[in-house]
Amino acid sequence: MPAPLASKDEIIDRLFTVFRDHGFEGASLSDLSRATGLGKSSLYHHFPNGKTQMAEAVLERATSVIDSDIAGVTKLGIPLKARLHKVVATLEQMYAGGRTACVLGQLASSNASAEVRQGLRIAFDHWIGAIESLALESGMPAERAHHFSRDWIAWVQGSLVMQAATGETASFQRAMDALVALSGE
Amino acid sequence: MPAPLASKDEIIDRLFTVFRDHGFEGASLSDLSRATGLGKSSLYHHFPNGKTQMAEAVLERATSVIDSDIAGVTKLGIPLKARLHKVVATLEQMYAGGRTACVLGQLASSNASAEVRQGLRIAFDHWIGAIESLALESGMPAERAHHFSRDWIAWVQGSLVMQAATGETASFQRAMDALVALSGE
DNA sequence: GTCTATAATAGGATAGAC
DNA sequence: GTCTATCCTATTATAGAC
Repeated sequence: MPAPLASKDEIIDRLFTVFRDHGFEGASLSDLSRATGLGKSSLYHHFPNGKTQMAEAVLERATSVIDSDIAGVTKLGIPLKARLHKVVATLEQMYAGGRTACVLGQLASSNASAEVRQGLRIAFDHWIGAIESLALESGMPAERAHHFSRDWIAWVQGSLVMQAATGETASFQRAMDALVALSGE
Repeated sequence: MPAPLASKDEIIDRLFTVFRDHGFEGASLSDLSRATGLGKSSLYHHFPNGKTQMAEAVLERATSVIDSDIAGVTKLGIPLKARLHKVVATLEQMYAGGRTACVLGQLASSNASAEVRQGLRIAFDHWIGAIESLALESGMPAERAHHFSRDWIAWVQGSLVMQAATGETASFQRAMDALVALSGE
């Protein structure tokens, strides 16, 4: 029984955790209603298209978090190493040290609507772009940076999947170390 | 409407594809019934505990495939390089060149029963063990082989997640190349 | 071992009052 | 903008005939 909420952003933040923890099919309207403290009808007032639209809103929020907390950090006027540490700190918190699923991975693993798939693409593209630009700045050749960004994010995603199965967070931690290592061992 | 089937293994193989493509929550009894060509009651005859037991059976099957087609290859009396190519060929087919989800990843992303989680652990452990022994044989120090096996499987899992979102199979392909590269660039 | 029929429940979604 | 009440469908699961 959560505390009452005020803004739409707060509603979306609560929906976020439900989709992250249960996936699209696993998130029932009852779950979403309970997490937000809103009745089903109230949810439909905010999201007339139902669950699909809620998932879209969650993905838009995820993209904006990526833009501010990851891509945004990329452009700060501080040394590369400091920015890498900031990004890792954000991810460590976002994924609770590797113990929490990623809402992008959860929604990617579902057979959701075309709108949701489009939102997923955009979110991943923004994330990839941010990592790629960090890799380029570290002096990596363009083609390697292209590969690194995608392979590294795959590593992160997979480490979260494996954590869900095995309970191990070590691979997630090594992925974080590998990003920091971009600043030159 | 699939052709009629004979053995229990065939039933499980069809259940396999449904859980792989839709996940645990996304796989309804109607889906499972349609895929097997069996009525719901017939499914309950084979799996009295319902969906959970079906998922367990699928995971046992996945583990046995890992044992024969991956771990088994590890012990063949052919050069390391040939074995690595065989393992990659198996994975390429298993995941349709990176275009198909992994049933382990799909079930890991669900909030399934303790039995399912146990089956997942076992399946991943067998897979990790096989890759780790290949890495050791390639001359990798023990600690690095320990890390490599887990990180590489995370990479594979994550590449499949990202493929579902972006349609890109390149990261999966690079992961396959990285395994072959164990035989020495 | 498979089927038809049916129960019981949960799911997504809507109507209309406040 | 939120609620109660309701609808319809899908879902899991079972009973019992063949």
